[in-house]
Amino acid sequence: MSELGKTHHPRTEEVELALSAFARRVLLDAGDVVRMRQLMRSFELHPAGFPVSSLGPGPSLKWIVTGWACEARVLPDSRRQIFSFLLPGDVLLARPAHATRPCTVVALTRLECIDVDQLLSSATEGPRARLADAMATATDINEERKFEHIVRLGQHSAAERVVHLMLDLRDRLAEVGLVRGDTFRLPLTQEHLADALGLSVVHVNRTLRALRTKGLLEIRFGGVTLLHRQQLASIAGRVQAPP
Amino acid sequence: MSELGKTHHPRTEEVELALSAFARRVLLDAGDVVRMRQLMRSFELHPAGFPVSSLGPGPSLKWIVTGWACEARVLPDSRRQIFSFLLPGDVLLARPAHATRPCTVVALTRLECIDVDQLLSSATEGPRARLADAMATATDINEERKFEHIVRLGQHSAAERVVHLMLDLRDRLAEVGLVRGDTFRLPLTQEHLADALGLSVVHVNRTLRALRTKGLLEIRFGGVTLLHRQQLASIAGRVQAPP
DNA sequence: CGCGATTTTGAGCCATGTCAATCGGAGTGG
DNA sequence: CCACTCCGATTGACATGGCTCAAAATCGCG
Repeated sequence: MSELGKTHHPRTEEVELALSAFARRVLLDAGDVVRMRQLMRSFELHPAGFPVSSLGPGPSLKWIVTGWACEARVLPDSRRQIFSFLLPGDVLLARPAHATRPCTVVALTRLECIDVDQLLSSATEGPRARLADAMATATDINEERKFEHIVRLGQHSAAERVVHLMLDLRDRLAEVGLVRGDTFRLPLTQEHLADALGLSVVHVNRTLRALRTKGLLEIRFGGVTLLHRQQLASIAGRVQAPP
Repeated sequence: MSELGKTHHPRTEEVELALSAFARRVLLDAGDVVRMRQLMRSFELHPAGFPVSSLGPGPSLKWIVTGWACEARVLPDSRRQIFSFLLPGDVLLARPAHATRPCTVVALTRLECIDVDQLLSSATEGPRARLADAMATATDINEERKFEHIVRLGQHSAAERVVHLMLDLRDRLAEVGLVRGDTFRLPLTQEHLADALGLSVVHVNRTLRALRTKGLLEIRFGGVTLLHRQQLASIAGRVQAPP
């Protein structure tokens, strides 16, 4: 059962980052932003390592303000497949507990999020439609990422998968202002990467070492720095060399 | 551009199979069925090998009466990833041509389908709600299959992937009465299988040969027969022997 | 300082990919 | 009916990426 709280005080800076990214995406005016900031004082807090499930009988959308989560499924033989990582600014679909059908959402870090239904119902008339729209778009993007992920798993080598994922995470974090230079927090163990990318932990490690050796990225202390974005992009297969 | 036709006469038997499967799923009464049969006289015909795109500016749902399709994306280096196979009874999301963003739907055989919007608008009040519900459910199932596919690609060996897919196809075709014994049509080349399962054509071939040699299935003439469903299921699920 | 979790490394094996050639059936033109 | 061609299926030889097992090193933390 997820521990909910309305009182914990989030790190103001991160909330402000999320808010301003949100204001940009949804085109909020100054007044809207003030009201949103008010709304964001009450949020759900989910502890790291626990499933994020909906309280009601049906599924519910949550908008992530702070923290990371993932969608995953554990197979009968205890292997685990991670379907996606969910970052601040993303929307996650929390299903009722016990509904393990498609996948389970699990908090990877302490997770602060806002119930989308509540958000919409307490928003003022003006931004409500744009908010609803943004939430729908976010959900679509989640689906689209599934396609990307299938391509990664089906067509890419280990190095390509790792790099492709890192670039994806970078771009998404950059949109919410969580990238400085090309450095960002990465609260994932190599086992998480392995489970997401369909590789063994050992091979993820070797792959990272190879990239590090080539001076393409640095990973340390739960953080990454991408060193040659251009070159990394070409490894990930995103760019075709002109023929 | 897909060739549309309202005149071609589908094979009555297959249409009746689709209709009765549909009636079962949506709980149509005899009168509904008669009206549906009327509706199904006019359908869109898409030739094999061509993209199935929506005619209007937005995406549109089509209900497949006859034939196979797939969702796929071609990568810049000409590799191809197939995301899903779509069978009679399934619903496909046709996007406007030029919208290659997430994926493209391609007809693998001659494809007869009905536009869902038209279907709903011409249905009588009684079944309309149940129809809409069935279409929404079908769409959800499509999404759920993406998760299954990710698991296949991320966690399964070549043999497991092949068997898992075959069992999936069998179950889905069985629901619309297209399986006799454990034999069904399979209008896929080994290259299609390879592109879907993230394997090389050569290795798909070898994997099939191994399964054939073990007497687990037969593939010939665009058709398959599964011989030991039980045993195949245990291969696909990596059921562990008790230690 | 000791413990559990994670990262790192090495050695060796096996699955899968690549390259290249052959084979078989279906269609096509003569 | 034959020669030709094309596409897909098949096979062999060989290279290699990624896995497994096992152990060491390192880190985070009490």
